[in-house]
Amino acid sequence: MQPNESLHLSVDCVLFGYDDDGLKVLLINQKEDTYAHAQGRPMSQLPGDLILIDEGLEAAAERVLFELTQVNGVYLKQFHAYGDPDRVKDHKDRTWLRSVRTLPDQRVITVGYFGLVSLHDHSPQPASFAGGVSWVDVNEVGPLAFDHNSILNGAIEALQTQLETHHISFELLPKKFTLSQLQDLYETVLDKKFDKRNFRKNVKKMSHVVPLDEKQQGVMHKPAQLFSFNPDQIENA
Amino acid sequence: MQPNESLHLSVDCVLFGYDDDGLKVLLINQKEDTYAHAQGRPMSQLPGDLILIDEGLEAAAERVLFELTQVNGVYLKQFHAYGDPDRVKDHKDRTWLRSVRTLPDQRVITVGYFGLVSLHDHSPQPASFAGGVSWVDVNEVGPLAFDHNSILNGAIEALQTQLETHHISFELLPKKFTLSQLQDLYETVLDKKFDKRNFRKNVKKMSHVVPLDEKQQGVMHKPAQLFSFNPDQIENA
DNA sequence: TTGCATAGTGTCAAAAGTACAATAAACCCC
DNA sequence: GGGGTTTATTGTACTTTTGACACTATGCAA
Repeated sequence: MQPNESLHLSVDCVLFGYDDDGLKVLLINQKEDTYAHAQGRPMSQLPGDLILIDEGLEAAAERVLFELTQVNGVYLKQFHAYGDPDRVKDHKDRTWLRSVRTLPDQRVITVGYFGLVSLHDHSPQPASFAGGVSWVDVNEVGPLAFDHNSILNGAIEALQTQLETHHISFELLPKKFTLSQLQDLYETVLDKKFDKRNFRKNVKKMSHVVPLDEKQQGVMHKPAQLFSFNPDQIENA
Repeated sequence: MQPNESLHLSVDCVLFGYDDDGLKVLLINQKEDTYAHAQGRPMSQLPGDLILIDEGLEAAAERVLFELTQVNGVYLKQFHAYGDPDRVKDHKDRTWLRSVRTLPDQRVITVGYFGLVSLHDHSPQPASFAGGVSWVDVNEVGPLAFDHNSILNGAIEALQTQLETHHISFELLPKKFTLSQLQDLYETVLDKKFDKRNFRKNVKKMSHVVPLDEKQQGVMHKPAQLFSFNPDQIENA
């Protein structure tokens, strides 16, 4: 027997979007005339696609995201490969696959990437997306197709680890931000509270967070000082 | 164009072996009549294989290692997928591939796993392996085939991270070990020195390292107390 | 001017980390 | 059996980091 004579490889992207409203994931709603029902409701799934024959893995992930959001240059990080032989063999998933693939029964191994975008500035708004695509709060994601719920969980854990070990918060914030926004980001992503004074003490030690000569405007309370990230000073620790 | 109509998927295994002599990797020497020369010398490579059509990724890694070492149940962890379209297209690598594959020119994506075995007890000795397989000190690995040097580097980093964040040292030590052996392990893998007294202070806080009623024997100096790991107490932190 | 909402700030105690050196036990050799 | 060699074992003082905790400041709106 020839090994893996009919085996497909895809990338799946967990695109995290953040704004003052929380952490969201970009999900695709399977079309009405093609979806299978899970408890009578249409299922969503992560954006993903089979990789092209001469395409790198990260390039494939970039392509998938660009096609959906028209945005380039998003932070992307591979976090895990999923290769359970039965991961696309569930009845509800095959029904959907039959409607979109020429070879719906073939095994698919997928490589998971997570991406980060800020939804603050006038970045990718759902409106500019292809239809059937939406931002869903990470805490309100229902059952997804295939093994996409585990992939999402893997992505969340990878994001948390990455936030604690690398300086990536600027990928999720507007160019100018307040320390409260920064703290909210950490609290949302890591799902725990920080003491305000201790948090600010730590931020002052980060040389890549620099205060601007500018304050928040249009708020009906004491305006906060604005900060920005100095990309030159982001150590790779 | 059909996407990835002829694309192969493999696993590559970085099997780390440890004993008082240092940290080693299991390498395969390409056979004399098939290898390509790099600067006139035969190349080595990581053990790996195409995955079978109904085989999970980790199962494939287990199979590869079992075929080489006859050992089952080794600790295995996936760390990265490598999918550069040109990763097997180097001239020296194609020469070798032509001698062992029916379709040598096809693109291969590979998923990297690292594994851990102790070489202390009478575990997998090179002698019990298939010919052409050997343990090489991680600091003395020369140029490998394909992108296997980067895969090895990725594995080393993943191992270091894992050792600092999870309790995996027992996978690399004999069942009964001294605190000096434990410290040597940390120093070897993390490539830095620890203070003996401080190191032991920390170990005493680890509830899964338990002292035995037994001492080292056959050494010509003060015998050290032996310890073992209590698997029940290994927290997943 | 008062009320409301959020910004901003310091101190103390506990815990963790770091630097550092003398004694103890077993073996070998003479 | 005594001296030499080798590694094991142990504690203390100092520094740094972490964690808990509450009040004043500023801008806007009513």
